[in-house]
Amino acid sequence: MSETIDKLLDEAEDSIRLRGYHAVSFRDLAAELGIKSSSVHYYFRQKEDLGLAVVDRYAARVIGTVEEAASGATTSSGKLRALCSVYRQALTDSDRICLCAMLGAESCGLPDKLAAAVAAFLQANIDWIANALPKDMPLKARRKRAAHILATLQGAMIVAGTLRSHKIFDDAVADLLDGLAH
Amino acid sequence: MSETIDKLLDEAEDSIRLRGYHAVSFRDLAAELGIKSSSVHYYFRQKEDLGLAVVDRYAARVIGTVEEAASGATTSSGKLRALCSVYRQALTDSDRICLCAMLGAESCGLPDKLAAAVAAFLQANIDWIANALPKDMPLKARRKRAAHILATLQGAMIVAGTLRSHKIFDDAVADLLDGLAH
DNA sequence: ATAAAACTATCTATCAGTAGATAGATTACA
DNA sequence: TGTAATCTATCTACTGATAGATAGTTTTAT
Repeated sequence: MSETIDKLLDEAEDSIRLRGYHAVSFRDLAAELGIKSSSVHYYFRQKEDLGLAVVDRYAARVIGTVEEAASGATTSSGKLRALCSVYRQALTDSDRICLCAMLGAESCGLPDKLAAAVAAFLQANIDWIANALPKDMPLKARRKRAAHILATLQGAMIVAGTLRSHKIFDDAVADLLDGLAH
Repeated sequence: MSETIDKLLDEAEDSIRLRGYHAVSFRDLAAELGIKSSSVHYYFRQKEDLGLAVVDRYAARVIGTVEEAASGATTSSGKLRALCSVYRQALTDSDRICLCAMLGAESCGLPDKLAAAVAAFLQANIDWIANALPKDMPLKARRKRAAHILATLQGAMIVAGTLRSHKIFDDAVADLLDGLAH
C-alpha cells in the first residue's frame, strides 16, 4: 500500500529537517519503519527521487496551508500575519526548521533537480508575498520587501533552532511585523 | 609547519560553507592539499576537533571584522550598515553563506560542543547588534530588533545562495535598513 | 471456475565505495 | 639524537545501490 510511502515521506521529511539531506540514510529510514533498506529502494530508486518526493509534497502542503490561512484576511498585513503564523506553527509543532531552509543551506551539495525544486519553493514564497503586499506599492519595493520577509522567516527559524529558543523566532518576527506596520 | 594547518582550516571552512559539515570528508580535504587523510588526523584527532577549530577561527575573524568595520561609525544606523556590509562582503567575495548559518541549520546533527560553539557565535552577534542599537531604546525592543536583524542577514544569505542571486540578499537587506530608518 | 501469468511488497545477501580512525614506518630537519 | 610531519597500510562501520528469492494478491485466459 501507499501507507509505507507516506510513512517513508514523513520520516524522511522529519529527518532531513532535523539533520540535513546528507545525514539521512536509507538504512536509518528503513529501521525507523521496521523494514529493510532495499524496500525503500523499491519505492524510490535513488536517494534523489526520495528527496524530490519529499520536497514536492512539502511545497504543496505549505503553499496550501498558507493559502488557506490567508484566505480569510482582507488586508495586506492580515495576509502577512497569516503567513508568519504558518511558519511559526511549523516551528512550534515539529520543533524543526523549514525543509527548504535546510536544503537551501545545503543547496550547492545537492543533486541539481533537488536544488532546483528547493529554489522553486523559495521563489514561489517570494512571489506569494510580493503579491500579498499592497497593490499601490511600486513593484520594485514589493520585490525587496518580499525578499526581506522571507529571509527573516527562514533566518529566524535557523537562529531559533540553533539557540534552542522559539522566543528568538517570535522576537524577530514581532519586530518585522512591527516595522511593516509603520 | 602551521602552514598546513592554515590551509586545512581554509579548505575545511570553504567546504563546510559550501556543502555542510556532513558532506566534508578528511579524504577530500587531504586530497585538496595534496596530502593523505591520516595527516589531517595528525593535526585534528577527530572531525569534531577540526570543526571546532574552524568555528573558533571564523568567529574571531568575523567578530573582529565587524568590530573594525563599525569602529568608524558614530551613529547606531552607521554601525548596523557596517555590519550588513561585512555580511554582504562575505557572501560576494566567497560566494558562500555564513559558516554558522550552515552549521546552525545542521545544528541538531552536530556534536554537542560544535553546536554550542555555533550557538555562541550567533548569540554574540545578537548581543553585538543589541548593543549597537540606540541606548534610548527599551531593552526588550533592542533584543527583538537584534533578533530580527541577524535573522534577516542569515536568512537572506541562504535564500540568495539557493536562488543563485546576490541581488536577493541586497533586496532583503536594503528593505531591512530602510525600515529601520523610519 | 480454475489455472496461469503478472504484479506488489517485502526479504536476504551482497557489492563497491567511502567514512572516520589508528598503528607503525619513514623522512626531514635542527 | 630527537622531534615534527608525513607516509603506507589497515580496520570497522556505514553508504547507496542491485540482484534475486519469496509470498501474497490481482488480473487474465481458457
